Amino acid sequence: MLIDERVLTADFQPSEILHRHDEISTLSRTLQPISEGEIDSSAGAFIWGPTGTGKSCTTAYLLEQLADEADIGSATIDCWQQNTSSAVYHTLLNEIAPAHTRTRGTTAKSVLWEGLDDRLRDRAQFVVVLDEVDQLQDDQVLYQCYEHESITPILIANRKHDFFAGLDERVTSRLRGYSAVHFRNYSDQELVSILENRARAALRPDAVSASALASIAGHAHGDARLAIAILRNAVREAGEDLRDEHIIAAVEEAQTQLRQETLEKLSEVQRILFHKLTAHGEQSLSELYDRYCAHGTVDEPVVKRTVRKHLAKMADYDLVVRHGKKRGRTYASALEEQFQV
DNA sequence: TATCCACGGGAAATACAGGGAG
DNA sequence: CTCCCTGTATTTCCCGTGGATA
Repeated sequence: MLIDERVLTADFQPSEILHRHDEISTLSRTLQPISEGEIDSSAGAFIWGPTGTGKSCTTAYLLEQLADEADIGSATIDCWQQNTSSAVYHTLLNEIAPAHTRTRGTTAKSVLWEGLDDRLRDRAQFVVVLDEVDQLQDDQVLYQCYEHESITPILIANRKHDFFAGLDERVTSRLRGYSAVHFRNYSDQELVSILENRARAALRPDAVSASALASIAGHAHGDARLAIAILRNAVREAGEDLRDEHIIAAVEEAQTQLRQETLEKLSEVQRILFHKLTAHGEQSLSELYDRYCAHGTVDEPVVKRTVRKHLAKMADYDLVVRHGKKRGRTYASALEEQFQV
């Protein structure tokens, strides 16, 4: 019953965006001036909302439209991977001038920025999307982007408050001028229609019943990425006749897949720590540290302070939850809680 | 109250990567 | 190719702070 599996993957870009009408019109209004060639150095957008609510997808859709009607260039950078200013500069340079090669000396941030500045000076406008911007380790690149009159920044984060808390006053005051767009979770009804759309493109007609889609939507808790992953797994599992048990199995599988994706981004030490937290549940730092040191593949354990730094970072990534402060603090895996619903 | 010890900021040290010279 | 230089990223070290416990 499967015709085109590609449609059921995370990086498939649908030709229309459902249930984001208000968000799209707000963002279009923000981008309107630059598409008409105006220079508005205060223009920019801040987008926030949980995973699977269409933030990246909608942004990509808008940029495509913009490129069509006004020949405006853009670059989208995943700050989870490029989480330092210089990494962002390098990626940007590569986007703007694909021939860019690293030469001696250009690793310095200031020189990188000058290079970018040169390339942008003659262009009309350029949109820079910083996805997962809350993962950036320093905010230098934020300054530079909004100071630059040719750059219109679009910042995407999961939570508004946490992101703003990490910035200093100079940045936040500038961001207040941006249009802030909140992407909320989809309702079950909305998820169903999104799934219908994908199913129509990916599957034989009537391959999946309306009640099956409703059931999948119910398991996805407003997360379209999860919903689509469940549908993909269920269809693959089922062969010709999709029944409830296939959906149940697909939910498990989809959750595991998404978790696996997250874990692959972790370093060796972080993976071991995470493993000890899932295997032994909530525990104190000293318990966790002892287990980490005793782990088979660890012959030269890192120092306790380093473990604490890793745990802090993993808490930022929502992989670890910390209860309590100071001495009584305990650590636990966040994904278990999240997925055990 | 005294002691213990985890927290987290920050400086110093170390590990790592890319490019150029030979 | 190897070695060296430069700048970045990560780890270790140091330490002031303060909550928990006896």
